[in-house]
Amino acid sequence: MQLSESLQDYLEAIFIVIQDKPVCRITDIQKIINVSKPSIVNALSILKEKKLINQQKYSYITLTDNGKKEASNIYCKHLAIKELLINLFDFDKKSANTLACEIEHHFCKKTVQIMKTMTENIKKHPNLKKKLLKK
Amino acid sequence: MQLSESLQDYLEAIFIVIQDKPVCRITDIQKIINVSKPSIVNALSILKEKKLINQQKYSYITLTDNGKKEASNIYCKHLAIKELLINLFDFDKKSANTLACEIEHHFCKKTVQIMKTMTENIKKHPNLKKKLLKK
DNA sequence: AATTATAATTAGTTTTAATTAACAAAGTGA
DNA sequence: TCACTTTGTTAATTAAAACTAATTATAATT
Repeated sequence: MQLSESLQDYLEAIFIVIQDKPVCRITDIQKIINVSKPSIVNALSILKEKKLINQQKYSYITLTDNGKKEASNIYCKHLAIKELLINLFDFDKKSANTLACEIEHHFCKKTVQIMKTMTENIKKHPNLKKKLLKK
Repeated sequence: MQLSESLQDYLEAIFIVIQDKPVCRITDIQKIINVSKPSIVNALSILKEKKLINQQKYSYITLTDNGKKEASNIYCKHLAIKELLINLFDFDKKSANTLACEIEHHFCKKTVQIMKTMTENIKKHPNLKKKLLKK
């Protein structure tokens, strides 16, 4: 699908909003991505072109099936990275979120899967973390 | 100093070239960062403004003291990330390099230090890696 | 229903980082 | 030393992603 990083961010934001409620508005996106409304409108028009979202003028935004699939992939990566940052690197939630956003686009599925495994094992066996970080 | 990601990349490239030989030329940078020469010339003019490099027209590029310091910081991050990708995530050298380039700008010193420690411990105690990645 | 407030859009601009084409300087070999 | 190759520079464009200001549509309130 080859979306730019910023378009991936917009799609991910919509996905996050829609987890809680059925539809999404531009103001919802603005609360997540801190940019001006025209920037969002512009991004949405591209996502619409790519058939990842549905939106009629001045109205709600929803994800197409394709859009859901793409967004979910992106968000899964995000979560895996965030979890590792929290559980291994002792990031607080907010910083973990920020950094995950910044780097998530660059990781392949395989690497993300390894991160998930690592997080699980660290949670299961707390000694592992101690040994890893021992100086 | 607040350099953009791309300017950091240029500075880092110069640093890498200068590890092997006393000066750097635009063609050397081009071998590392795959862009056109005018792009490099333009980046250099900004780095010059910021007093991070010295360059007289049609001639060599060297790093100022400040430039060396900045570049070395960036490159240290790069190395730490690359090493972890190789030793824990089983990346080959080239892929590790590519990914490190993409994400290095986003990591703080502290996190990078943790990565270094992790890499050392994994090298010392191979069992650690097995336990971390066990499914 | 009219007014006001909120939300979305359009138009035009800026910044960053890249490009190609054309040109200029430096280096090299006969 | 002159021609040729390599290297570096300039100028003019392009594209992505942001912005502000002004406008329009929708929703809410009295």
